[in-house]
Amino acid sequence: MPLDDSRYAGAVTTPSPTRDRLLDAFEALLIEQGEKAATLDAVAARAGVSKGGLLYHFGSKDALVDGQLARMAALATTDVENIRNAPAGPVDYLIRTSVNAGTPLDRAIIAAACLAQGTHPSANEAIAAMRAQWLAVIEEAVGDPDVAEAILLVSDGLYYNSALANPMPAEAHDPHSPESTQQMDRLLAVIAKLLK
Amino acid sequence: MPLDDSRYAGAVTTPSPTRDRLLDAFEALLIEQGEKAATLDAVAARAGVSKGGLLYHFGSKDALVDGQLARMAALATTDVENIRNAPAGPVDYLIRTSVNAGTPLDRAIIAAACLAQGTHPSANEAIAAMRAQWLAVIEEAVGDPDVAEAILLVSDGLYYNSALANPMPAEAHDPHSPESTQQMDRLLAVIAKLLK
DNA sequence: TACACTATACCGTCCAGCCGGTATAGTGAC
DNA sequence: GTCACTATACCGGCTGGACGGTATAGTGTA
Repeated sequence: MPLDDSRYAGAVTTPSPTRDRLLDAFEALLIEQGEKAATLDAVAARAGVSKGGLLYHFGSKDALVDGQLARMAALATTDVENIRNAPAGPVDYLIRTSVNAGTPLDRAIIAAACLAQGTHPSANEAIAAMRAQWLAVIEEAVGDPDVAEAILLVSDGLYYNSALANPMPAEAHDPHSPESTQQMDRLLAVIAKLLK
Repeated sequence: MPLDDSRYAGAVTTPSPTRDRLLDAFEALLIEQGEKAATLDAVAARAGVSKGGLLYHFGSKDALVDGQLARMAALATTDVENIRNAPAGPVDYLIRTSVNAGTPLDRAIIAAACLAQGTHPSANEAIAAMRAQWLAVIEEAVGDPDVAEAILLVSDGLYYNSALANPMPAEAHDPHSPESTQQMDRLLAVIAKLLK
């Protein structure tokens, strides 16, 4: 008997490792080869699972999409806390983590952006909800809502640029490289002009 | 005998109206329903042409993509001149036209962004080339390359947000509405802080 | 015995690309 | 001027493959 999807609707029960492997494979295919390549067969193969095994965990492709978005939302919630409590300040943290370092959240967001273009409405909503959380934190930190919006737009620009201009498999441009760090420092210096 | 594509490689000869209608239909489907929905049948139907007619003008789906990107590049080249000679200044023009007003270039860019996610490498290159032109003009206008980059990132953020968060058919948020204009004015006021 | 799968086969649908045909407009020969 | 021929601009049907989803029989572990 297939799993009841509602079992995983929240983060209540312990998810199986296979389930997470399937979501990882789904995201990897979305990121590396686009939505069209992320077929059920391909996802199952990449996760080292049979197609039947995939459909055991996710009864349909829509369920797989929902699972991906739910996992992203969970990761985003903890990320917002990281932003709020960042030692160097929320703005510094937000901008520095906008450049796709290959973290699970980064991958989840880029994958969701792929789904959003496929006009999957729930993907759009999930992304919009995440952005709203970010905006709230930044606004809380900088005071001025217009400045907060501008900073978030820079963050968006960084994200979509690294997502689109980068169909490469791995860390082709490592965010910890000296060039990237210097570039980031200069960008943050420019942004600092906005804060009073 | 099918058309030789090289005939249209430049803007030398007069392109047929059907050819442009096909590209319009292709872009519309990409924007409104995503890459997956932009099938040859759907494009042909939307353009009011048979599938055979489409394949007469574009010998393959790749040729259709190439045609779309080539038209975008042509539009972008004239846009760069508009930016350079804008009465209110390049920065003002760039930011105000980053919000998807439904111009042919706007539509072309959003359609190309859809193609880029499908990991069509030529789409990535075409977008990168366009961005490089923009960056050059803005850098020329503001002097500081870091400030130019930050401004372009805001522009990118605006673009991708309006592209992704907006799978709506038409001008659901008209850029000439009072709210949009006010929001844009406030954003430009924030950006003005970066310029000296 | 139940759970978490594997492996295989199959169905209906959709899609890219191909092919034969058609209608029309134009060109050169006589 | 008209006949033979060519080029352009399509139409619409077909095929082979892929995809989502279903079904079923079987396996190993706890």
